[in-house]
Amino acid sequence: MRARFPYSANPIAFGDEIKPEPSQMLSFSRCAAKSAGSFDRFSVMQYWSKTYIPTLKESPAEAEIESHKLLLRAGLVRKIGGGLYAFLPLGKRVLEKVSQICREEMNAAGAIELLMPAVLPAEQWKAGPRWNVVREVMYSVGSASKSARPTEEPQYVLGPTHEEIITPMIGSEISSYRDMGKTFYQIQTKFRNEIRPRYGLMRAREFIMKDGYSFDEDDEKAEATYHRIAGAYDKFFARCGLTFISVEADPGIMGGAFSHEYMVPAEVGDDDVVYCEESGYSANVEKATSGIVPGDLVDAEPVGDLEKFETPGVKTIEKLAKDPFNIPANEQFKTLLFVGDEKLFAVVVRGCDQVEEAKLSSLGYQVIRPATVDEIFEAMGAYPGSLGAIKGTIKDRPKLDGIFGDEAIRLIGNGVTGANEKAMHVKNVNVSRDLDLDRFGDFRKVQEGEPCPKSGKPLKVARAIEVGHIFKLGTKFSDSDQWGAKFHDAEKQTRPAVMGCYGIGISRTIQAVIEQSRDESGIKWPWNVAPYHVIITVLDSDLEEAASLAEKIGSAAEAAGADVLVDDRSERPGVKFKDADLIGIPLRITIGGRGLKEGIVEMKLRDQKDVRKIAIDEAADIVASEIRELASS
RNA sequence: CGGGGCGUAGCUUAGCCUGGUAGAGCGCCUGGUUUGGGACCAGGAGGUCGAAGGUUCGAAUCCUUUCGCCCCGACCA
Repeated sequence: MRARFPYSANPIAFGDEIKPEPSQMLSFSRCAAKSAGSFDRFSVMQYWSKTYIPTLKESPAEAEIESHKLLLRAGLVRKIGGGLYAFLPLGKRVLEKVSQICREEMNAAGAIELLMPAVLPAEQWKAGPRWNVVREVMYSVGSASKSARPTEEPQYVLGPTHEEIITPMIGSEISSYRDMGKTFYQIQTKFRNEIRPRYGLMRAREFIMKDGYSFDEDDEKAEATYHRIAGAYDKFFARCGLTFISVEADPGIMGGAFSHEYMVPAEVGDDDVVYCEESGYSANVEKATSGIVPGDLVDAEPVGDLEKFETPGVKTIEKLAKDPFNIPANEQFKTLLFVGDEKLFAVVVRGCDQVEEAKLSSLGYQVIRPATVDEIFEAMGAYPGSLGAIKGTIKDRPKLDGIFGDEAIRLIGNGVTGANEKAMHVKNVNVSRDLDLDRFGDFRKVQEGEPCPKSGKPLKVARAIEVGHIFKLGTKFSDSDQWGAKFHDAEKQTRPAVMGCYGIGISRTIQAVIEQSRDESGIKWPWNVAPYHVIITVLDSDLEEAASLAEKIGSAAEAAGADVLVDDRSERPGVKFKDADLIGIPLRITIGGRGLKEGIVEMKLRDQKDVRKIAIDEAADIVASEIRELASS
């Protein structure tokens, strides 16, 4: 006769008694009893035929990178629109697991969970310090009230993050130093109108984020909090099975004293990280420095008078480096113009260097963009390709808010730059004598192979996915009379709270795990975030013996702390094996008629090739002990 | 926002240049044969060819507009 699984889609034969499923009842009560304070179980045994795991043999054309393809093929997510995804049951389970690990580590670090709305009053953002910067990534929401006119400024926005919300809220709650030293966090959907959503969950318009905010009395305590949260992050990403590094980062529009990013090395990452294995130095390329400019560098003496020469048709560093001029790029000055908060300014770097735009924020401008060709001509009297920062040659020097030289141009000493005249360049340009610089700074992008600022050994560069970012904010948000977060200290003084903020891209972390943990056949979930730990593949699903054995082993696996999926479909073996590999369940138990005759079932790790045959009598025990081992390793 | 590409069945796509009743594989449904790594046979359902307008006797195909999606770039002078 046909076997019937507790949850299988097989029809219940006429006359079958319908009663509560004993396994479910048992599991439920056991789960409830066990779950207090510990997270090692997720739910009761699930049957493939009863849940929904729509695997795909081919990947949809929209997916470009492997992790994105696998998200779709393994039936974890489906696309709803550009940068918008639905989590299907299997994906939701991973999401919950990652979220739960995050909760546990945040809680262990003393943080406390709350939940703020996703729809936020625009007023509150306008009052904050970065409305102009952030508004372009924010989605506006119209008011429901009839008087609202859609043409006006947005009344509500969808939260891209919550500093502007939590700071005044906590500020109005907290007034004593006795209430300081709190870290709040939430796990919530965030909305950012990304210029270009990309790669599935990697850069989406709507995504799940854990964001945390700390309020401390002083710098010292704030830094202690920062380090405590950093420790929680280390544990979190390690528990997710990720290989990651934390790097010094550019705080960007968040501002603040310093920040660290948590990076997962991957070819498809958005960021470049610079690191040195010798010294342990690591930084985002936006922030990284190198040791190419010696500390004791003495400014060069002039080698001769300025001398103009004709360079017809030469508009690039490369052309000037070739015949007939043969001026190496590292002896040329490159002059670039930007607009910062509507004011023009210039940056001079070596011809062989690139400006790292993120570093320009140290100049104090909030919004920076490259200048247009017209803006450049108005100020310089010349077009790109002929620009130079030599004193007296700039058409409208007052138009420039400043000219800033990268430190590395001091290595040139005397070099070549544009004459601010068409087809003319100037040589014997001495840095201190001739260039019209307001000051020096670090504006260049570090390149692979340059000496590490700590060890002097060659730096390495790797692509990486940013999965977390922590900031020591200082008082940027709290020190505001209208809506800051201030408190009375023990000396009755009013002081702003010293804040930190801490983000983890939960949904992005999921994709980073897939990107890092996969092979040709599919995903290889690390144990802690696997949607199910064990898949029991029942090959001959109409054998009563196979069905009951699956239930027995499954129950033992659950008792050992595993989440169990039973593949009870009446598919051919090949289909089931391929699907099990694709969805990446760490431990597979195979029960088939052939094995039953021999008196064995098979146990296989997703990660390994070999198959272990185990006697049916011992199967439940052996599977249980294997699970305990996997869970603890 | 600029550039490029693509929209044909749930998925992958052919057909478009050269206009003439819309095809295949996978998936799905029915029946049968199968059954340890994405089976086979037979039958079947499923498409207003992204949308709108135009040219034409006739448009998936040509023209215009528009929407959506994907990729590259967003600055190196």
